Amino acid sequence: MPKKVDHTERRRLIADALMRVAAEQGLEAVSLRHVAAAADVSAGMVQHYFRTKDEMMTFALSVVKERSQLRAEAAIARLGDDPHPKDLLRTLLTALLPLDEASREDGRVALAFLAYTAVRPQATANLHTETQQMVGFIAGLLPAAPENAAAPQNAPPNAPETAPQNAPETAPQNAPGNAADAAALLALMEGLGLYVLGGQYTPEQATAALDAHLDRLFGAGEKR
Amino acid sequence: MPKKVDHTERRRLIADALMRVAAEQGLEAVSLRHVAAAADVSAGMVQHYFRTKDEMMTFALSVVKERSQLRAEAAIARLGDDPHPKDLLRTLLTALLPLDEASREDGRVALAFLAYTAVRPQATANLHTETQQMVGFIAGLLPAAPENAAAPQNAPPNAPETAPQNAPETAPQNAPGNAADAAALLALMEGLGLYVLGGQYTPEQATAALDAHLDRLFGAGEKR
DNA sequence: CTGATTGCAATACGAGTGCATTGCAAAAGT
DNA sequence: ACTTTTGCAATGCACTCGTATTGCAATCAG
Repeated sequence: MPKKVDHTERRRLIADALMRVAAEQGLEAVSLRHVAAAADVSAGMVQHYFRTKDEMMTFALSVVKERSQLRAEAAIARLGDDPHPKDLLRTLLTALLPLDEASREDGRVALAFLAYTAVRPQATANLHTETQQMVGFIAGLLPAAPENAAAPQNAPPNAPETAPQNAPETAPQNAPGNAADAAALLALMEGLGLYVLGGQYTPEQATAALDAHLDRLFGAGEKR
Repeated sequence: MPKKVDHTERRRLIADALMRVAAEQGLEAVSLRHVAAAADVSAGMVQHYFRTKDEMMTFALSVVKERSQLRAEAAIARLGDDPHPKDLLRTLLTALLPLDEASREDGRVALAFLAYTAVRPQATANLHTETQQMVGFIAGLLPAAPENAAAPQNAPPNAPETAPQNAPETAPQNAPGNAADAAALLALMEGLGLYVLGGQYTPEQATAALDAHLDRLFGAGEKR
C-alpha cells in the first residue's frame, strides 16, 4: 500500500468546500472546478475521490444531514438526564433552527438540496421514514390530549412500525399524543427555519413563535 | 406599428413553458433553448421577448407569486361575505397549500425559486414586506388572546406601518391577536407545504395538522 | 533494486450554455 | 410605392460543464 491517505477525510474536505460554495452561490454554482478551487486542490483530485459529480453531491447531502443530527444530539445531551418533555422538545427544535451563522450556512445548503432532490424522487425514500420517526418521537413527548370531539386522524396506515433508530434519544414508546399535533410541530419548525433563512423572521421572532406554540400545547404555566 | 402581437401574452406563454420545465426537471434545467423547446417556439423568439435570462426568471417568479395570490383570492371570494375568521383563515391557508396536482407543480417551482433567490439578496426586499403584511392580516383574524404571562413579543419595530395593499381582503386593523401566533401559523402552513411537496405528509395529514392547530387557536368548539 | 500500486495533475473532448449579431419577411405609416 | 418598424429565425462565439484519458511521482511489497 503506497501513500496512506485517509480517504473519508479527503472526501469530507471536499464536501466542506462544496457546502461553502453552495451556501454562498447556490447549488447551481457547484461544479467540479469551483469546488476544487474552494478546497484549494486540483480538479483532478476531486475527480479522484468522487468518480462522478452525483456521487459528490450525494456524499455532501449525507454530511449535511449528519451535521444537523449531531447538532440536535449535542443540544439534547447538554440537557442532562430526564428533562421535562417540553424542555426536550424546545431544545430539539431550536437546535434544528438556523439561528446562528454556522447553522444558517448549513440551512442554506439544506434548502438548496431540498429543491435539488425535489425533482429526483430516488433516495428520498429514507427521508420519508426519517420524518415519520421524527413525528413519532415528537408525538411521544406531547402531553396526552384530553379525549376530543372529532376522531383524531391517527398515524397513516402505511407508516412503518419500526422503532426509531436515529431518533436522538430513547423515546417513550408511541404515547397517545396526537399525531396531527406532532406533525404540525415539526412542520412549524421547518417553516420557521425557512422564514429565518429568507430573512423574513428574525431568530427572536422565530423562537417566540415556537415558544408560543409550545406554551399552547403544554399549557402556558408549566415552564420547568 | 406592424404585426400586432400581445407582448405580455407571449411572455406568459414562455413563462408557462419555463415553469413546466422547472417543475419537471428543476430550475437548473431551465435554459433558453429548453424553454423554447417546451414552448414550441424558436430560441430566437425567447430572446426577443426576454433580453436576458435573468429577466425571464424574474418574470416567471412574478407569475408564480401572482398565481398563488389569485388562488387565495378566489378561494376567499367563494366564501361569501363576512365569513367566520376561522373559516377565512382555514380557507386562505388551505388555498396556499399544494394539495392538488396543479398547485403541486407551482409549489415545486416556488421551492426552486426559493432556493434560487436565497443567494440573491436583491429583490427579496418586497418579500419581507409581503410576509409582514400577511402576518398582520392573520393576526387580525386571530381571537384576542387572554392577557397573558410573558409580555408577548410584538411586531418588530422595523415593520412597515403601511396598510396591506395585496392582502386578499379588507383586514380588520391591527387587532390585538398575538403576532407570534400569527407568525407561527404562517410558518406552519409553509412547513406543511414543504412536507407535502416532499411527499412526507399526505394532503390529508397536512390539513389535519392545520385543522388541529386552528382548533387549538380558536377553541375546538366553534366550527361554524 | 524491481515492480506494482496508489495519489494526483493535466489535458482533451463533446456537449451545452447565455448572448450578440445578422438577415429577412410582414405589416404599418407616408 | 417606398420606407420604416417590428417579429422572429438562424448562426456564431466565447465560455463552462462533466467525464475520460494519460502521465508521472511517490510509496511500499517482494
